[in-house]
Amino acid sequence: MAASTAVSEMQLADALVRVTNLVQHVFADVSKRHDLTSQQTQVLCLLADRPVGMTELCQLLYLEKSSVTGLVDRVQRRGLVSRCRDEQDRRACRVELTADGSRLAERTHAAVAARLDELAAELPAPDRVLLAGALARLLAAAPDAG
Amino acid sequence: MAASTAVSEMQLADALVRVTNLVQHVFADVSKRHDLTSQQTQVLCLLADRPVGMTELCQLLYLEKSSVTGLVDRVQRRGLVSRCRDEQDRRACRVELTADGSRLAERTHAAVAARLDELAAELPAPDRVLLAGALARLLAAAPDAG
DNA sequence: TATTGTTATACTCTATAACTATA
DNA sequence: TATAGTTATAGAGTATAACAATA
Repeated sequence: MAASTAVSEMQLADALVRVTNLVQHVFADVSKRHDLTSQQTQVLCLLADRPVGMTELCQLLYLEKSSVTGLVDRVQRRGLVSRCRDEQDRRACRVELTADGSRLAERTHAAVAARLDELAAELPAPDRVLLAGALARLLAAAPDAG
Repeated sequence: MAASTAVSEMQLADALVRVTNLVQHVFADVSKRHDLTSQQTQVLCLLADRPVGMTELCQLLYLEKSSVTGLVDRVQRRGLVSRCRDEQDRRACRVELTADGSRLAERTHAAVAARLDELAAELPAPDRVLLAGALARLLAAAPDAG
């Protein structure tokens, strides 16, 4: 209850940072339970929608080319993604999930969502709606947020 | 505007994950501009309040002892923190900011807060109040969130 | 015996610079 | 020449296991 009072006096920026730490740890825990690193889970979840080229992957992850090469190498070595040569531009390649990778992407995404929903369930329903709405507007206002 | 519509249809869990990515990148950018890694900035900011022992630092960072030893080694090597033997329990030590470390901690914290406030400024004031309140209640509900 | 912290080791993550191959 | 991606190298971050010193 003392904690609750302290939290309620926080500035928005500090609250955002603390929520970020919370979500990061949820993400890390779920990843670990699925024998993945947070970065690997993020790659799998990014590829869940559709195959993505290395350059676009760099932009989505805010990483240098060589960092993404290594990241994709490691998940590929584990049989979770495959590289396909792009027939239109033969310099490029598309990275896509394998069946195993797709299964893991779904499971980890569901586990993260479940844990966050569990935490959010502590809030009254109207608060959840307000929170989701405000976050959505914040994301819409931020450049390059998705 | 299409992005805004898409964002507004998101689930709360997905919105939380996306805001987390946004804040992480803000944190990483600010760290880089101050020639620090995100982890080093986090250590400095944790120590801003008061000196902390290694074991407590492990709990705050959700890391193993040896990981924290290395992290503290690197910021100590840069003259940003110092280790002091605890006189009550001579196995333990307190890690505390140096004058340089304290200055950097203040600057990075201010820079992160400024950037997040700048993003939040895109929201109408009532939204900001609602968001801060809802995040505070979410943090209060989460175990070990602070 | 239990706890605090470090050391040894191995792997992942990341960036910079140099490179290959295609456009 | 410019772009897509890889390789080489180096340093930071992390975990596990074994260890030292103190409680």
